[in-house]
Amino acid sequence: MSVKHGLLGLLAKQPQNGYELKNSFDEIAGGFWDVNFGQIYTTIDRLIKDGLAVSVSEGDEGAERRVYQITPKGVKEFKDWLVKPMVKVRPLRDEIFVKLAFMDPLDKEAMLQLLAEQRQMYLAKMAELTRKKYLLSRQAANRDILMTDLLLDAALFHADADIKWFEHCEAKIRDFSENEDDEERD
Amino acid sequence: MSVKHGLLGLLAKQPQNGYELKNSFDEIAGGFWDVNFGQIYTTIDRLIKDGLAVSVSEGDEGAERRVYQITPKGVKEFKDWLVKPMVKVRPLRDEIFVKLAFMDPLDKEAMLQLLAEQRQMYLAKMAELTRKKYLLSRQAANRDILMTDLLLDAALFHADADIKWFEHCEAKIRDFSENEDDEERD
DNA sequence: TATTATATATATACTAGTATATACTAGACA
DNA sequence: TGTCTAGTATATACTAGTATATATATAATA
Repeated sequence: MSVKHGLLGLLAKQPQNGYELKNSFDEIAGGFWDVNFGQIYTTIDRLIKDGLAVSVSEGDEGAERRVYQITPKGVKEFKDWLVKPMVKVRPLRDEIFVKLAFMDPLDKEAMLQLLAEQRQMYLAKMAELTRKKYLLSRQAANRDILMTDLLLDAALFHADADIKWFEHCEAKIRDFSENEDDEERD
Repeated sequence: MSVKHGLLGLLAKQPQNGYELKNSFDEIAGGFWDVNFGQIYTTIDRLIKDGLAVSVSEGDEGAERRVYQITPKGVKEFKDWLVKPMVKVRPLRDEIFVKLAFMDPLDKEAMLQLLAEQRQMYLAKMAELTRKKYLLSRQAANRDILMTDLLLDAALFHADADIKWFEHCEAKIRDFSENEDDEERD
């Protein structure tokens, strides 16, 4: 989504290699927005192609590594992006929607079981996030921690919304199957 | 995410061309999960490559179109997928996280303004979803409508969680800036 | 009938994200 | 000293999703 600008922002602070960029990103995102190494390198390649960053080789051949630096054009791009208003809401896409949509020829019990499993998974996720939040609360307050804490809250708010939705679905599906037992027999 | 299996599910009902697949998908997703035509065709290409679907040409040359059919292998793949448990929670990624994370050297007012704008956008989204839900409620109940209604609810639950999070962020940022006016002057 | 708008239908080039392979380095410890 | 494990670092092939261009068919309307 904006890994590109995240990397630009990190490079604006200091030149880094791909591995360091991955770790820096993870640190900010609190470990729950997984950027994958492959994505780091392909994104950097695009930054370089677009003249927003340059790479400098370092070390002997054989064991060489590349350090990336932001260019003036990259700094401008980043600053412009920071103040540019966002126009899209985050799309909501989940495998479970497609599964539920196609499951109806199958029995209701399968749907309810799917929802229950999913609910369990999200409950576990919430527990994990809560634990992370607790660990964070034991550190001294500063801006980086405030941000990570807010990101954890975002994940918690959403996990909670998901769980409520799963319960809501279970109730609606039960309701619906009580009222339509005759018309749906194919 | 699972456009692939969505298309397989649609083809399992009846052979269709790319354009029809796009419309069928939109109908199920209630218009808020946008699949783009490009994605339909690239996904179908992969289905064909993997032997899950085949294409049959139809019409005269010049004005020919392709109709896609699911193969027995495709049917098996779809059925297996339907009952396969899901192991991942939906990742939560949003540009606004990255913006907020990098904004802190800038003034608080910019952050608050960003959050307020975002909140307005999501409120508008909720209004739109509510209207869709209302229109849907005037149609006769059946399973397809139940499903679309549930998908709209999912979008509403999430938009609500987002808005609450924006407000939560605004409050925390205000709080924080009151308590740290001396240490943060770079 | 000609013009315009809209729906139908496909394609291509791109960005974003996932999965996995590879190779080297540094420390653990038998 | 050898080897085993974890960490460091990069690369590649793939799936997923976005943006946009193109062309034809059909309906609307001047």
